[in-house]
Amino acid sequence: MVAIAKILIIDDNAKYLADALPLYGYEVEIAKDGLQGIKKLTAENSSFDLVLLDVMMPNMDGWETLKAIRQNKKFENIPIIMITAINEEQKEISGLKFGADDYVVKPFILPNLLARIEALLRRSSWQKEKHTNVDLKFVKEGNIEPLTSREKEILKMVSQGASNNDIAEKLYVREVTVKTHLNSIFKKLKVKNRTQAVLLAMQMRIIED
Amino acid sequence: MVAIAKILIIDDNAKYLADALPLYGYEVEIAKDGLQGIKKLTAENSSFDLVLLDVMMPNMDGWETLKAIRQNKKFENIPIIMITAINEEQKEISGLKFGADDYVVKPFILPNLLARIEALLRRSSWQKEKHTNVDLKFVKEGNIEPLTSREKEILKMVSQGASNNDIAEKLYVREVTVKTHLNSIFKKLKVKNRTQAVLLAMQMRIIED
DNA sequence: GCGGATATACTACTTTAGTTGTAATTTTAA
DNA sequence: TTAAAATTACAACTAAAGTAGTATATCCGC
Repeated sequence: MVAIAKILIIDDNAKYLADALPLYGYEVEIAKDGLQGIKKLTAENSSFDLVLLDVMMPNMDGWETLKAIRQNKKFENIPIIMITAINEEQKEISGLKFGADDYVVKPFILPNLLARIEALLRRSSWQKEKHTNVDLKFVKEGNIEPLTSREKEILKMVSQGASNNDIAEKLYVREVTVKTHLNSIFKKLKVKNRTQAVLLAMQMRIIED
Repeated sequence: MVAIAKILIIDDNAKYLADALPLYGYEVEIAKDGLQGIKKLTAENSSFDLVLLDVMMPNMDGWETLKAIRQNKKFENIPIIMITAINEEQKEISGLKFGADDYVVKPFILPNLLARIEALLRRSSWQKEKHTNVDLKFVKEGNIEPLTSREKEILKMVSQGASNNDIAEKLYVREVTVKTHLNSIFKKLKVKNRTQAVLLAMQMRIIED
């Protein structure tokens, strides 16, 4: 829908992304570590619209790279999405304060990442003004419509491997009702099916316990 | 299949388990913290076959409770399964060395937990001899048949939200082949469907990245 | 080179899941 | 006390997933 955007992926194992993103109309370039990433970003003829930055990398890790990029006046406003592993994000994610615009947790759901990319590109095309740090709260909920309590309840059961029928029985409602709820959930989370919803739910910690 | 076993659940939020286990023929009793758990376990007329012990609990946490149970000569051999949250298990799980027989990660897959319970009950019914600490490696792979590399590859893709068709295209095989593989995977992991497989995979860290 | 495991593939199903659109009750908040 | 959410529900689908049994290359180790 949007114009073709050029994305710089800084990740030592970006094969999956490099394969996937072009299918959705993005032009991608890969750097396998922070140093190479900055080199590509600052090269004469280059012009990237967004950076995908993996936290775990050899030589120069994601946080250092992020700092280095933001220190360059020319790139203080470029949208950056951090990619973190499921275990490290807890404390480290506070690093968002240092200039990332959003983050996704690995293994991530492609439609979710795509939605985030598009949201950031859209945002940065209106507001060409100065980069403002988003606060954590916003990012956590970011781009995701809030679920109602019933929806959370159902998503939680799905996340325990329950079938629609299982859920219907336990909640004393009809299976069609469960399906209706699930459809709303899928739409809100921008995912295609229950597997993706579960993965996203775990990543976003929508389901606690 | 096995005789009716009595299980003590020590968990401050055991509603789900308390609802689910009786459906599979287990008799359950609940203690909402470690102190109460030990009281129930050591009560005159009680006789439990297995203990499910949550790590996160008020008053006396799971590890303390585990130690306390094992210190009692009468219970040094009772099968204990620890229930840990996905974030804490990394370092803490070394606590297995102090006497737990197995562990599951929350949110867990019921069929997986059931398989572990049954395996432990089976084991403890043959070998009435002294409790021997299992080593971590065994527990990690424990009760799960190893997946072939192709199976792991497919499971990983499923864990990124891919459909059977997506997988078939990327691996240049037919969708039926993917289904065949998935069926083997489900049987090996003792799960019913892809959602449960993904959850189990994440918990067991079968898929890395 | 033989046997076993692995990977592929098929038929012919059955069963779940997911979609679209519509709509009646409750709740809840302004 | 209304207007807006939220929850429940249905029909009538289509699509995807999962099952069961069988079968053929191929690779790998001994």
